[in-house]
Parts: sequence; C-alpha cells; structure tokens
Amino acid sequence: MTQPTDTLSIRQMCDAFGVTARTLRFYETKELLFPLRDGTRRHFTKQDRARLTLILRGKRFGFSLEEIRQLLNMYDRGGSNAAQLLRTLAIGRDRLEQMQAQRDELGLAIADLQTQLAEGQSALDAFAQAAPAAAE
Amino acid sequence: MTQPTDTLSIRQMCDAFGVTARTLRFYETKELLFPLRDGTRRHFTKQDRARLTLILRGKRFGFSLEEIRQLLNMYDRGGSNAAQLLRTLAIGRDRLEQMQAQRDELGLAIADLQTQLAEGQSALDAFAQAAPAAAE
DNA sequence: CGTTACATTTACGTTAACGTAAAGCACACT
DNA sequence: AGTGTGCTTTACGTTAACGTAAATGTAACG
Repeated sequence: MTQPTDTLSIRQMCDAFGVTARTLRFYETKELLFPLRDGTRRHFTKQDRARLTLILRGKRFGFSLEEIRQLLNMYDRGGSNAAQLLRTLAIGRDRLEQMQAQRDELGLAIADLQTQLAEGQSALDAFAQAAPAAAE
Repeated sequence: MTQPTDTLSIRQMCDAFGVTARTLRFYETKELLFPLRDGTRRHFTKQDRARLTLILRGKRFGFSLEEIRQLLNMYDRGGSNAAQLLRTLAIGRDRLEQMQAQRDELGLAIADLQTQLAEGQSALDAFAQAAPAAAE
C-alpha cells in the first residue's frame, strides 16, 4: 500500500537520461516537460519520462526543440487529426531530404579532403590548389 | 599602358563570389582579407580573390573562419614551417574524422527516419514508438 | 545644386540550446 | 543551533557568422 513513488527527482532524471538539471528545467520552460510539484520540488512522472525519451529521440533525428514540441502536442491530442498528421509527415520527409542532402555534401567534402590528405605530403598546397599566385 | 585595374569593388566581389558586402567587411575584420584602400573605399586585389576562394573552399570543408585564418597564414609564410605543417595536417585529419563520424550518425538517423516513414501511415506512432502510454 | 548610386563606420540584434553563477529555501541529521 | 544536501529561481553569458539598421561620405550625373 505504499505509493508506487512513481516519480523521479530531478537528479534521478539526470542520471537516468544523461542530461543536466539545467536541461530539464529548460525543457520545462519550453513546454516540453510538465513535472508535478511537491511544493517547490519537481517530480517527473512516467509521462515526463516518455516525453523525454521522445525529445532525445527527436534530437537524434535532427529536429529542433520547437519542432519536437509540436510533434509531442499533436501526439498528445490523440492521433485523430489527420490533416495535422499529414503535415507532420511532410515535415518529416523534408527533414529527411535535408539530412540526405547534408550527408551527401558531407560525403563530397570528405572525399575531397581525403584525396587532398592522401595525395602527398603537402596538404596545404592541396588545400590551396585553387589559388594560383596567392603569394605573387 | 592603362593600369590593369586589377582590383574589384566590393560590389563586384559580391557578385563574383555570391557573398554580401557585410561578409567581406567581416572577413576583413577577422584578418582573412586585406583589400587596398583608395581613400575610404576598398579595392580587392587578385590576392584577396585567391584568399576568398580559399576561404569559401575551407568553409565547404567545414573549417571555422579561425581555422581558415590560421591555414592561410601558414600558407602565406611559405610552406617552410614543417612542424606547423604537420600540425595542420593533424587538424585536417581530425576534421576528417569528425566529418566521417557526423556522416555516419547522419546515416543512422536517416535510416531510422526512413523506416519510420515507410513503415506505415502513422509516422507519429513510429516516432513515438518508444513511448508506451504517453497518454495514460 | 540636387539626386542617385555606391560606399563607409558603428554598433546593436539574431539563433539555439543550454552553461554558469548567485542567492536562497527546505529538510534531515547531529 | 549548526551543517550539509538537494533543490529552487533569476538572470546574465556563450558561440559563430554574419544581419540589419542608422548616420554619414563622396563621386558622378543631369
């Protein structure tokens, strides 16, 4: 009959998720988390834990906190909002394309850099290859 | 015998390189460019053009402006500074590794997102898959 | 001489996602 | 009462690479 003590203190949250207290409070001000209050202290519920999981996952996906907030809100309202869902999907696809483009550009830059570095001793000259007569 | 008019105005530079005047002035304050002065106006020499090419290339490589400045300085002093060159190479390799790591992470995230988006209609549920009972 | 075009300096603003004090409750223990 | 631990709020600081005004200058055109 002891209450499940279903909540975590801020420190426990930090340890559990590998984030700082500042981060958790910050997320609260950004309306990403809504911990309960015992007087002045925060108590993070199972919901908060689930949301934080999503937040971190969203960050891995490259979403901004604001985007994540919107996604979480939609999710909260129950997925019955088809139009919104579609827009969400569009956002997701956009992000995907951006990421792919980014990755491709990275790939190019990496290839460039690799050949430059491998090509010889003087990577500087390689780096500067496009500059004829930089020093007259 | 007409002087080659070998310099470009700031606007011509902007057009030639697709950057803003602010950017060029900013680069000057950062000691990346050293345009000549005709009274108050800037005149960008061939050297400046070469340097700007390198700057933009360096950015494509993911170097910061400060890193670029150092590289340009080393290059300017003539490549006779072997130790420096080696350190430079090390920097380049570090950057390469960072970029590869970044690219790999991006690859992972992309793969994730792709399966999520493809897997079904509800990308939201997919996005939220790790959150059981987010809405009790 | 007035306008237009282009240029200049100075300096505050922007963005994201927190970091980092500073100062102070609120309890538990001793 | 004192000490310590954990938590709180408030609020300024950080970083990079410029953006964006504001006020002014100068040179040529008409």
